[in-house]
Amino acid sequence: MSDSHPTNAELAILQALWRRGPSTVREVCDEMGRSSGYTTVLKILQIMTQKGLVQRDKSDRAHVYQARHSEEQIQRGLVNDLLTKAFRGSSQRLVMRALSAKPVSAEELAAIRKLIDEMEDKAP
Amino acid sequence: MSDSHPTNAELAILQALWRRGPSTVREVCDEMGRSSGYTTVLKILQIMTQKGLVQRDKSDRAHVYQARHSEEQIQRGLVNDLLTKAFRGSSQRLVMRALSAKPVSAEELAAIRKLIDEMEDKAP
DNA sequence: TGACATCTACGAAACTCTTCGTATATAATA
DNA sequence: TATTATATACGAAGAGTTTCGTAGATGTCA
Repeated sequence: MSDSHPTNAELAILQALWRRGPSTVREVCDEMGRSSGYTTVLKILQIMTQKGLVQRDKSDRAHVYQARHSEEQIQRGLVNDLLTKAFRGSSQRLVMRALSAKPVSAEELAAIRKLIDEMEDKAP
Repeated sequence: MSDSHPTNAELAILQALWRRGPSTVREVCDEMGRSSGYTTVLKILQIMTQKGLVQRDKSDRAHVYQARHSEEQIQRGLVNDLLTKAFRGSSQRLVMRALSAKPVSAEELAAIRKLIDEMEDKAP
């Protein structure tokens, strides 16, 4: 099945790829600030290629890797997973936990409120 | 460290315990609808006892297990984890993904709005 | 009491994830 | 060209998770 989610190490690498765009192993390594050794990152990128999480360009000697899914897509998948696993599918509770888990600035609250306004307009 | 999160199987068992309250292995099994075998549930409950996720009462022959943390506590931990791992700590984005991941009813939206109102009142 | 059901305990197998050592190929340089 | 640096590929170790078979203890009932 392809509905599996990236592991922690894979997610950390994806973050680097999303920030940098297409990158070599070394570039990913640097971006990650030496949190894992070079061969470890290489190995995981190879696994991710096999899983279809990244795309590999072997033209140059240093292969260039690229995320195959957007950050938004992956985030949606992770949220959905957490939703069914721990929140009985209730988005409302997840949102409430997210808002109470960490202080949220007034600007952020306003942005969320605006999103809710739009959703209420669309589905009255 | 004790800031580790329950695994999937552990979370499924916790859900059963939260719904039923203190329960025996068999009761947890039934509640879970035969998704895992009896000895599997027993084994994981033993591991969870060792980890401190559940409390065990050995008075009766069939030991009685009880969750040691509330559903809310665990949810908060999971949300925080997801927040740092996949959302760069931005609650706003997590909320937005949660709201767009699954259709949310008007009642739920209203409840969330109310929560935002309260938070804005408290931190102006 | 004897047969049977049910419980805990234990351990091993199968699997995934993460890490790293090492071998090998290729480019750059003195 | 010979040396050095850097790349990929491969495999295996170690940890954690999940599963289940089996052994042994304890309760129930004809």
